[in-house]
Amino acid sequence: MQGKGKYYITTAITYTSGKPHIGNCYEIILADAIARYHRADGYDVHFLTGSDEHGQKIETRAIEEGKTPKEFVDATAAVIKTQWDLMNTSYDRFIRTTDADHEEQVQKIFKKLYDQGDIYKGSYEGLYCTECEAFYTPSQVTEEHTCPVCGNPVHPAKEEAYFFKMKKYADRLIEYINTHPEFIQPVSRKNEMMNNFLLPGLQDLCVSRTSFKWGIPVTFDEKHVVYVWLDALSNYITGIGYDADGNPSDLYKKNWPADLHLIGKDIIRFHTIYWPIFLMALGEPLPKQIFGHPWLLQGGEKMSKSKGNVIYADDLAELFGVDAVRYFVLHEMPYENDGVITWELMIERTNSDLANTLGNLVNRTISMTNKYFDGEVTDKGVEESVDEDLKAVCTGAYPKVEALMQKLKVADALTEIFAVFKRLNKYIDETEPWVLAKSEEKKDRLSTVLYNLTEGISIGTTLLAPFLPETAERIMKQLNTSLRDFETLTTFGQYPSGNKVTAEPEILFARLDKEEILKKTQEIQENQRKEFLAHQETARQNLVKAGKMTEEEAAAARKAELSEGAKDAGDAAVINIEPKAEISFEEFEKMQFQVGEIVACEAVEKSKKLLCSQVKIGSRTVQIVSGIRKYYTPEEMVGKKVMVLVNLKPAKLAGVLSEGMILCAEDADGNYVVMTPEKDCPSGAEIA
RNA sequence: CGCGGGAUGGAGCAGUCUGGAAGCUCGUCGGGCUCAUAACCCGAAGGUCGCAGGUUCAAAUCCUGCUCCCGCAACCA
Repeated sequence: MQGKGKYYITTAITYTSGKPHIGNCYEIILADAIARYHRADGYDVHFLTGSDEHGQKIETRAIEEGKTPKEFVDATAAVIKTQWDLMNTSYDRFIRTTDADHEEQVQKIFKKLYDQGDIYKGSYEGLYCTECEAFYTPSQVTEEHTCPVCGNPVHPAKEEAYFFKMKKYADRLIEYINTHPEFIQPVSRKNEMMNNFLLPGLQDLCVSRTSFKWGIPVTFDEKHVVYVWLDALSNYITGIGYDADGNPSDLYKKNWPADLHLIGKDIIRFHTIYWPIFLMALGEPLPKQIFGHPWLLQGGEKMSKSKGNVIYADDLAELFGVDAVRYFVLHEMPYENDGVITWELMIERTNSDLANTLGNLVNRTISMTNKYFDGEVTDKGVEESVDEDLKAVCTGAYPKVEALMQKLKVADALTEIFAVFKRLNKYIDETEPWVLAKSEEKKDRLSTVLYNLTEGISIGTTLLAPFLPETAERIMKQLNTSLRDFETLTTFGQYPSGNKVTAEPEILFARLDKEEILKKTQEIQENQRKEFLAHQETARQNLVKAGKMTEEEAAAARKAELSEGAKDAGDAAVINIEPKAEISFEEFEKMQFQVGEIVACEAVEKSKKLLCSQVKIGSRTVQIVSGIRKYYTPEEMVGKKVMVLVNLKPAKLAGVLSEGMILCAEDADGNYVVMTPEKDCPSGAEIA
């Protein structure tokens, strides 16, 4: 095949914090399909993927597991790699940011940028959250000076750190993006980056940390480690042999700049702003294209372990087969919007497209060939007018698929390939081979029809191979032939006439029983939740042991988890919650409850959840804010008699003063119901 | 007015940039066929393209206002 040049594709490297779910696997499968397609299309492909293994979170997760960071990332990287391999992905290297060659180059890169003045030493001043080990700007923290992420108090702090001069390169980058419209895909993301980050002005980026140890040390200042992005992004060049001293490998010389960085839409900013700027500083050319793909969501929501709704690639593969999983994620994912995966959709797709359209087509074609010609496929040249359209569809497929793949419209390309298989099914009905078989003089026509079918399947299967490699191989084996060069696909009739197909066709994709599968998935999800709870418990114990968490915090976390579980139980008739410690009567007596009457109520403007009520308690009126907007309208609230905890310390919620608490019951779904007296009671009556 | 995404026949989506007869897949119903994995082929029903205005000869598409949903953020006292 004629060489079309090199094609260097990368995925983002996966953070080694845990087992990747199907949404994470989507990226590597997509990259693999694109890589395999280009290989088959005559490109010399290099495909890089890997794992991102440094940072604070890894340190913490390692403690939870009772391991050292290195032991932890070794184990997790192995899990990730296993998933990638299970999905039959054809990467050339799996780079780990703990690999010696990567670490060495990152250190050199850091030094180089420092020596040439792009990195300078400064100090990071801001409000620091000890819990998150992160700085926040004054506008990010809440009015009570608590962390926007975890809610713990933040305090002013100063940390010595190295910074990268982003501003220096901003204008060049803006210019580059404007003159290279294909650089950021989908295009809508380009405007987002320009308007939100580049045009308002870039901040210098902090590129080192002293607050944790698990990272690549800065060679000339050992208490610093290289922080996240400079470390992680560099993998794209270190993974193919970049050398900061100017002696790169041949692999690097051949492959850089990358043709495509395939990443999730959440990290577009780092890839389209920081990464290009780092490269400019290093004097290296910029990657040709960055594609921020959408997310795969489970039934419209994000997957989370605590909900037990995480779908893993290995579970899917076990139930459906690897290629069915590949087919689903590749076909179901739109170009720009998020895709949806549910077990039901997965079953539907597998049955209708893979079993019915494709599997059955191959099966019926081979069966007829065996039945009528003892497996021999011969083109007797007896053409009829219906053949023309069939051939046009088959030979027209490659150009269409090619055009779509150039634009990375993988799902559409797959649809185009399946249009071929659908056309072939229709051809069988048009030609009615079983009718032809009844008369001896139609025998040659019948032979030609079956030849055309076999040829058509061969063409479609060749195009399908990058997406479903294993299936393509199985089909070709049954047809007793091999995959073609893409270039030959515009010519009909390459299948060797007189060749024999297999005598015993095997089912490619069995039809699945929905009930049966759903029963199995339920078990999977139940186990998942159980495992999660058990794991969390161990994690908490390890954290307490390591002094990173107090017993009280652990207990609180445990309780939160269980109530979350109750929500998921949904239709449970009773609710059990974790019992609190016993209190004395004196303690109880400290709390003062009274009946209050809501005299006025309005929504808190700045909030989506809060209602602000004026509550008349005896002869005084207090203002109470409650998070019940979702369950009650302000109008409904007015006139209600409610139970109020009156001596609670006042606090501000969303900037509004709240001087007590209206008591509510929470049902299994997390809905609130206000508690009201069973018989009418005067406002101010004490409750005891 | 926190940021972002979305609303198109029962389900999942395309079409919106660059206005010009409302499309795809699945499901449902009817028919055909029997080589095949109860499959395949044909046909039909089903949508005021979230709502209300506006621009235009013409709006799913452009403009204005509004409603609802979903992420993130967040205050659920």
